[in-house]
Amino acid sequence: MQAALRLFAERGYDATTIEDITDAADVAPRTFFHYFASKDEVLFGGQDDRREALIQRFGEEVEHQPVEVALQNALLTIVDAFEDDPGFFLKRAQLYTQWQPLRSAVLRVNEAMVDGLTEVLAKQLGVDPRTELAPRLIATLANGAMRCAIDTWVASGGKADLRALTVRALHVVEPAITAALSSGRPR
Amino acid sequence: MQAALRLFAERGYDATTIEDITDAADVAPRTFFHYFASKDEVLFGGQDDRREALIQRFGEEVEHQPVEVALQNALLTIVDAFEDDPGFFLKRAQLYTQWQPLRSAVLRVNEAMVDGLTEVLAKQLGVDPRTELAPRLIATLANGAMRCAIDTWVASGGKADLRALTVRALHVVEPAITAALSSGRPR
DNA sequence: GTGCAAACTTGCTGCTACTGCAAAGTAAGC
DNA sequence: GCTTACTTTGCAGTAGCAGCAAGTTTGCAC
Repeated sequence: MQAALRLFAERGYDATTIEDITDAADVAPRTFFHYFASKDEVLFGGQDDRREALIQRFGEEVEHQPVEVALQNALLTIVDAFEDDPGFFLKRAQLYTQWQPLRSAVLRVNEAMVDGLTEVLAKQLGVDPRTELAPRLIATLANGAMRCAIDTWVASGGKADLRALTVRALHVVEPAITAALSSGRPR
Repeated sequence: MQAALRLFAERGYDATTIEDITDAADVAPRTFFHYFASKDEVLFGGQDDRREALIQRFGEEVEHQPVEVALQNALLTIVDAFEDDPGFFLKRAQLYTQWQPLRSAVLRVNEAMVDGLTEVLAKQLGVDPRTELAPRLIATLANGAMRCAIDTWVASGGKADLRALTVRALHVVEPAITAALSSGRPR
């Protein structure tokens, strides 16, 4: 991941071959594909596991707390993780604004997040997520708010207060979530 | 596009080569890439032009109408287009729930839509979309609402009333848009 | 220290997506 | 009938990615 990030930044995504990356990381090209399903996922290693853990925790928390609160906690957990290594996330973000395959990867990761949240919310509300709007709508809104906050933070070059932005965005979205909750909860 | 849709449905995305498609469409393989940038975009031909036209019209309408109204009109235009050939859109949707490359293509198309809306909204609100949350947030919310409606329609096998679903979803989201508008408009 | 099993790493072979370049065909206008 | 612009095509090459099978390392029991 480090090698890929560096090389992409140095010479661009297209100009970097798998072999370049594996040479830099001192492994064989074939090994690459045991850890990353494709070239465009190299910057997102381990995401799946972390997301699953997060979703699971969200599933537990939402049983004891109002939906909005549990949701905010979950999303802030993600955002807070950015502070561990802002440089990495910033550089990655700059890369995926430039090269579409990387952008696609982010979008996929994000969608998986929404799917996870949707499932938990549906279970909690006791409705079928395929026929009812509410769960997916709530998940989409909350996740969208977070993404907007992140985008703005990235645009600021990491100078803005990501956590504050996220809280603000979620605050804006909250009335809609409330509306969805009351419309979606079966009587 | 037709050949691709049929073949993907018959034997799957991976199992269909470009050559299969071009054979079925009676053109040379090389010709394929003059019309579609990649295999995964074959089902989305012409999207770019249509989207640009829509965004432009939205830009004009939003000057004479409340944002929410113009936004709803724009999104309903998209959704209404589905009624021209529901079979095509349904089949395509089923395909992209099954194969990730196609799913990625949808996500990209969708994101381009959000970007377009964001730009127009930022201009209308007179703010910088890179430093202010509001424009992107509003675009994301409205677009998200539409997507949820579409997803639900697809899950119903096209039986549900797509337009009604979209209106409902947008209605749920409206309070958040209003909130964003009042928080985002500079004094 | 030895031996076994599981996990990790690698090489090889092959298919296919995709690109650049340049030629061939084709339709439109004069 | 000729020029011009556009579309279609062929060819040759690069690189992503998968399956298979062999080699290597690691963890653990004895």
